[in-house]
Amino acid sequence: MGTVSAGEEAISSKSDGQKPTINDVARLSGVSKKTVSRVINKSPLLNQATREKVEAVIADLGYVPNPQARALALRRNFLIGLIHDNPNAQMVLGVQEGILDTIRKTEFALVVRPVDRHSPTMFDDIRHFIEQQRLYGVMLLPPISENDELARMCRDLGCTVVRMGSARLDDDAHLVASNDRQAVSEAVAWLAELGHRRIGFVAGPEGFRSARERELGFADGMTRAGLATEPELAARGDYRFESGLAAGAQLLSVDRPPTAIFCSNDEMAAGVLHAARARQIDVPDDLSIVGFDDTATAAHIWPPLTTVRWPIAAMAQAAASKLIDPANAASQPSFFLSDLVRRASTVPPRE
Amino acid sequence: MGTVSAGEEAISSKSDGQKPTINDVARLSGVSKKTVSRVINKSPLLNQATREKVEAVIADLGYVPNPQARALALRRNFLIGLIHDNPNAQMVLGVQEGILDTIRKTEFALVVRPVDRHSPTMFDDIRHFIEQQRLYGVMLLPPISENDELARMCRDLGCTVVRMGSARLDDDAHLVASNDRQAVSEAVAWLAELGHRRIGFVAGPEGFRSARERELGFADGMTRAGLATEPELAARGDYRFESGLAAGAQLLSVDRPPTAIFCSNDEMAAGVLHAARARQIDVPDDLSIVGFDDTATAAHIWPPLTTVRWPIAAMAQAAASKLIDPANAASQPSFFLSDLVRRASTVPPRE
DNA sequence: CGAGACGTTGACACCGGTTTCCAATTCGGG
DNA sequence: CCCGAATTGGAAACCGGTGTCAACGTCTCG
Repeated sequence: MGTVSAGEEAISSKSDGQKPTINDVARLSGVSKKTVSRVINKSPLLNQATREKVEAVIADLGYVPNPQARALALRRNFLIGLIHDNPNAQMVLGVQEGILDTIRKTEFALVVRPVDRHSPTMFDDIRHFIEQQRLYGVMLLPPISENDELARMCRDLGCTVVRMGSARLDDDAHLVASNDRQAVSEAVAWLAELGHRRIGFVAGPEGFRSARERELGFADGMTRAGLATEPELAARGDYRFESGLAAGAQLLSVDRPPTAIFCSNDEMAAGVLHAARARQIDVPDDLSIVGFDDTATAAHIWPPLTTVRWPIAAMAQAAASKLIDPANAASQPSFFLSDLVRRASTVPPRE
Repeated sequence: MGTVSAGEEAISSKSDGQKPTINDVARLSGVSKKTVSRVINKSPLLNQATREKVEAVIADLGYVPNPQARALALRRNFLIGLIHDNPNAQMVLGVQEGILDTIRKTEFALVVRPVDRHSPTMFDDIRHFIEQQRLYGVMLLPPISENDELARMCRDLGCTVVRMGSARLDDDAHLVASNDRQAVSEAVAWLAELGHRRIGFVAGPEGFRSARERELGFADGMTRAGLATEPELAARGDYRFESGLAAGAQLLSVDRPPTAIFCSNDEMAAGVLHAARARQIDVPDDLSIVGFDDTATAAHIWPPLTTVRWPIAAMAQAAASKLIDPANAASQPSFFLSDLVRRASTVPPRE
């Protein structure tokens, strides 16, 4: 600033191709770095005139604080990780969008990490991911969100962790959950209301909390409707299409086949649908089918599938809020209700 | 640390809850920061014994260099952004996994940003995203990858840009593309080979490069098969299920309806399938249908859809390579061939 | 009118790496 | 045995922000 070449000079930007730094802003507005820092951080103890002067220079220069430098100085960063091993692309993307909605106006960024649940190195991979990127927090999606050991490891690494699941996996501040049990129970109630008495059930894989919850919900629903659950009307799948095909074949080959089948997810429901078709069993007239998740498939197969839709976006937004603002985490809702989407795959039983 | 517990002390890790830094490594291994830095960066001019000693301490401490500090000092960072506005969740997730495959062993991380193509603030959003995070590079997915102005803006912001598309959108170093035109042409050839003569076409939305390429490919295929394209056998959709429903209704209500329909994506193919079903037209016996993309829907609807599958993972991997290693970008493949997945939705026409 | 309180601002060290520059050491050759 | 080149290690500056703490001017009060 020793040069005396009138106002022009002082205002002109650096024009050396580099991004402007806090020093440039300080120099051009005639204040110290610290003051600029105060402006950026909206410090309350700051003269209004000074603030405006600095803000003008910032706008003029198009200055944006360097997040890496900030992260270094603050000894914390603004990266949150999304870790998932999920077969349901739509859900994962829905979650990504929900998180983005919440962090858009903040300085946080979302970094993603698909993992392989069956890989022996999964824990090491995740550890390395968190340590290398110095993640501020991570969000765990089902099914790996059900892994307590994993959640503990992430916390030991200094991350705040929020888990998404279908049951109470953690305390309210670190959890968002859909109430699958209740949702399934309501879906069964709907089938009973239509007049179905023999209702089949395709369970999800053992060891999955969501599968367990849906099983419990099915039992609840049957009990509440005054119906007995018969072992021959229950099959187990692994959430994949092919397993639905097998389960459908199994359930439809018993002496008195069910008039309706609840499937623990849409993919398996599609499989059951194919199995029925292969046996010349008409859906929905001879067999009603209900799925779970409301994937794109559910809406696009024929007949469109009655299914349970859970509020992914709202859950993801709440989860992100808990992640970036742990102080108010507990005040965000933790439990979310799912809707039964009634489509053409469920009708009253024949006769 | 004032305690006098002999040699133990010098070797024991800090145990004050903080992550070890390069200074800790230097102190414990009795060398300077610079030497540790050389070890980390695999500098060749370094005594082997020294290197091993330092590496032992690093392993012992579980030291991981702070990427923010590195980014600051190197004046570049290791974040690559994935920007997309894509209706196809599976594709986006496939791309994410492909990118991850490539960067897993590097220090790069992937940060995602779904955007809204129709938002008036999209450009500003993206600019802000890139500037705020100081992205090293970005990958653009279709359809926004087709926006030259956007690509230019990203480059002006100092990012390397790689675009994924269905045609030559950019030079080889900044592009990965599937050859949709050829793939569609081959799909049409397959229909002709089955004996179809009246083949309908459902185009994608105007203004989409992929839609245009698929149109051209359809024309190519028809010409090559010696078939005339008739205006009444062509309809236009917007890549969504509902538009496929409408297009199907339109194409199937002409005097001499087609015996096969090529749809520019799977969602619209599902729509056409529903339209046929609503008209009691049997698929595949009365109508063969071909889709494009090989989404989950394609495999799970009835009948399973013959469709074009493009190598998303390979493309994403190549794109990521180009992004993180611009020097060798041109040596990575830019064009990828798609496969025709033949399923039950295509059979010879009824006589 | 001087002192203390207050609101505002700046100097300086620091975060954890890399780089520059230079000194120390090792080594080979004359 | 000495000298110069080659190799290695270290001190200090720097990247772009933030925290601490002291100094500054102004205002109020005794």
